[in-house]
Amino acid sequence: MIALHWFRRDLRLSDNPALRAATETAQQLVPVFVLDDALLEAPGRAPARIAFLLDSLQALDHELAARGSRLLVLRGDPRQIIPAVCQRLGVARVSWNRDVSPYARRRDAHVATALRDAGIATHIGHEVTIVPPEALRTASGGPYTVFTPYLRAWHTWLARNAPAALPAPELPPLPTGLAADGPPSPADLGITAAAVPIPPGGTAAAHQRLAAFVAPGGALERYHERRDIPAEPATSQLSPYLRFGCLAPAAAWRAAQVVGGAGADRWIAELAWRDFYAQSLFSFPHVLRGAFRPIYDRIQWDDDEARFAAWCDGRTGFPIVDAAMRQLRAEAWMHNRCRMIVASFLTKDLLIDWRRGERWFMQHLLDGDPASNNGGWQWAAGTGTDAQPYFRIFNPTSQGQTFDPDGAYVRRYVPELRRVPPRLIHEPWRLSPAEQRAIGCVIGHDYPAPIVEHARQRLVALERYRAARGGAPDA
DNA sequence: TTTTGAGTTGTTCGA
DNA sequence: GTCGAACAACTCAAA
Repeated sequence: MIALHWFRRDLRLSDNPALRAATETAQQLVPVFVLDDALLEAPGRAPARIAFLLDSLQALDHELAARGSRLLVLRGDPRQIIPAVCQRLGVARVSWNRDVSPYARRRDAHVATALRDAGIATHIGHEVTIVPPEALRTASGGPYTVFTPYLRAWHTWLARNAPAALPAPELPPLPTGLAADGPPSPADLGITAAAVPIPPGGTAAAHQRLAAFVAPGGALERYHERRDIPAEPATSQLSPYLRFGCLAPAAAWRAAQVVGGAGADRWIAELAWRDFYAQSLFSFPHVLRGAFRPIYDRIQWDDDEARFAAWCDGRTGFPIVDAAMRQLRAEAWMHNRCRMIVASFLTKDLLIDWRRGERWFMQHLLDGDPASNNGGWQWAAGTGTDAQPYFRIFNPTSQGQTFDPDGAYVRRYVPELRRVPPRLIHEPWRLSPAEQRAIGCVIGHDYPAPIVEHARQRLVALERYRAARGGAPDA
């Protein structure tokens, strides 16, 4: 019997029950990845993320080769390719781990139907999240839309269903005569060598990072205290690995669980946020098109192009915002605290539709994931599940002063501000003209003046949100 | 069915 | 500088 495992967001051999199921009772196994043209050419694609994916495929191919197999990398539309490959090779059973995005679900339903019509069995796992997306229901039977009760239910479910570690299975060989060349390079796909240095893909790099993170003296210990300070290496840096499944989220959960303590508890809650947003997208697919609460689709945005360009380029005149946007361009990654700050700034200070920021993030983030990215943007815009009260608007100056008190983060990414003294690093426009000249940072010349007045924009934003809800304007 | 308690990450104002 | 209240009344989850 020939089995086929379709790798997508589970680029690993261990902690992969669907892969293990594929290997059982099969004499031959075809490990496949399909480079989907629709995703490679999507408007929300990020060259750095594709390069990371290709590197992870390369690593997976090496792991398979070490076990006498190879990864068959195909290109095109999976809806045609998967059934066609199965027919050609005489595959009897296909396995994969399901995904939650509307695109993935339509694609998979199409493939499943085609396989069933061809008399081919399927085995579908759910290893993209820790807790499956429909496993937790409120007392009234619906999906959770508030995080805290979701988290309680999540912990309860895991206490009864803790996923055990699963080593890599013995791999049956490829069907005789099947040649696999391994994955293409970025250049093969027409992606110019990334200007951005990206971390190595694959499971070995993922497990190295995880081990360093949870080790005694590692960042997990003080994660709860330092995770919000963007200048510090206080986070796990595992998000791209979780994005493509080089690391099983359940394995991350187990590793932190073993350590315990306040840092581990906090980080585990972040893993639960990842599941929460996956189940939100699964249950409410309309959030990719508009607000979770449709009433907020009525917000009147300014969508000023010059302001949007200034935000993208990191020249808004607000140091913490500009540092963060430049970090995104330089590293294809941004600290979580800063993601909230720039999202609040785009929506509440620049009054630009959150979907434009959401897309910009997807075009640049190594870890860009539709569910988490959308959830984060809707949270910041105040339009989502678990919406923060709309009147919570981040003040970019006080956020900078609180979380980057000496300006180390700002100085790292905004070199023109390096000589600004700490007391004014987050409001350099308050330097006297003489001070500006003395340090070679003249506002409006060497560094932009603030493109908006925060206090004023805050009031405008409050009014726009009030109007969307149908409330009466202030007298 | 009704009621009650609570909601990741905030800001501003005035004492 | 620190602290608590107000923001403005909303929605969800569970008893």
